[in-house]
Amino acid sequence: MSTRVFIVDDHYMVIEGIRSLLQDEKDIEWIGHASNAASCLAFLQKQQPDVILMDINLPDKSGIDLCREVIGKYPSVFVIGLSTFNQQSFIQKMMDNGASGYVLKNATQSEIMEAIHTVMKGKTYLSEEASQSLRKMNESDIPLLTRREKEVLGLIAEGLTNSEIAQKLFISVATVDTHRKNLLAKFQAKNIASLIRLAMQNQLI
Amino acid sequence: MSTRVFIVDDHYMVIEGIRSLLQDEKDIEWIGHASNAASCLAFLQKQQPDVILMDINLPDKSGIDLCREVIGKYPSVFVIGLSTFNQQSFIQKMMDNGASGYVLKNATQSEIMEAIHTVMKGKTYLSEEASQSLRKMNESDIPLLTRREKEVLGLIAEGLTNSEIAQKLFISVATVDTHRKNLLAKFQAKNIASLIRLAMQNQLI
DNA sequence: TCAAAAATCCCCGAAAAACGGTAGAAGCTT
DNA sequence: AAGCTTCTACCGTTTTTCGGGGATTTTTGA
Repeated sequence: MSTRVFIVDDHYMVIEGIRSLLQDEKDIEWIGHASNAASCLAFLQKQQPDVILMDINLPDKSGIDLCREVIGKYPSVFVIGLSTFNQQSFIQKMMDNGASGYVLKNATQSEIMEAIHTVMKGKTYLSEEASQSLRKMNESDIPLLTRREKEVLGLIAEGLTNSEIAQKLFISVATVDTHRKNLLAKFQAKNIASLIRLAMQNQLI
Repeated sequence: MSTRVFIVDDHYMVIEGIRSLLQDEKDIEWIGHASNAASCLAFLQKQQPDVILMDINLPDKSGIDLCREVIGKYPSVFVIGLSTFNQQSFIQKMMDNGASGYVLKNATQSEIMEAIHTVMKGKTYLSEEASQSLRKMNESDIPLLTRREKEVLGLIAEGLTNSEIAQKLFISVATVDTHRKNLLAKFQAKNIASLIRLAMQNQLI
């Protein structure tokens, strides 16, 4: 029995590229594509594929959210994340939300086929680069911030000084300074510049 | 006579997608593709296409630089920029460096064909979204940074202080400070925190 | 070749951040 | 009630940044 594949990607060229790569595979049945989250969900109401290749960057909704929604509604569907970005946090979030695999857009035909076959067996497929990235990540985990720390972090990123933040939050400058120190410690950052960079790389801002 | 087309893109799926889109066009001759700047230049030494579809994000060199280089060596070649990003500065730089057109990766087959035909007539083709973006650009401009400024910005983002950067680059602390001030001014940032945020939001780090 | 742009260097003082502590109060969990 | 986390607050010292300047050399582009 052939595997029914569906694709969600907002780039026409990528859809066309995958279609072209898969069209000669006799155990793959291309059942359709969508260029945004809404039309993907509409399609799924009528029929469900075995595997969805899903871009992380969609115009109306992040692929990460769409992934959770689709798997919640149709638990038998396997989702493979698709992205040009090789960023830890994206991969991690995608997998956290139930994706079965992750491939980059520079994948070759055989990589895509391997990914589809692997997830159809119920296993997880991560492309070489993606899994390297994921491994690196666990070592330096994303810090868990408290509500207040996130708030302060956001205001720092906007360029406010300690005293401005203190005024805005109706707390003492000393308190803001403490939060700042804790943020630096949690991120193991030497100063605000690297703190902001790390926080943004981990999508915390 | 048919138009000879060459493609440079590091994503296999995109190459495959364009190939698939163009294969039925009888006035288009696909003469090859490259996945990085080096092999593109190597190819061009042997033969030159009429049109190059060129990705902005290449592994070894920015498409912007490659564009200038290619047009410098082979002035008769028309370059069409290709990108997922709809960002003003990229489009602007690409056109500044001699590109004849710019299309986004979500372009349809007819858009690509129109782009190729337009630039072959010696005219400029900008995809709808790209030209809108170019118009909007003046409002929220991305600062143009010099080589040294980019270098300093990167080191600041890594958490180095002025004196550390000075040591690393074998220049005076005062010079680093000047670069830092110029960066703040160009981004209209109040301090380093907002500078880093803005720079990262604009993909400059 | 000549002007513009970029890169280099310096001074000053005020402001802010970084370092390294300590510590009480509130709130939640067990 | 004990223990934990979070939020709050303070102090003194050192380092770094920020905001004004001004100025020279090197590189680049037209």
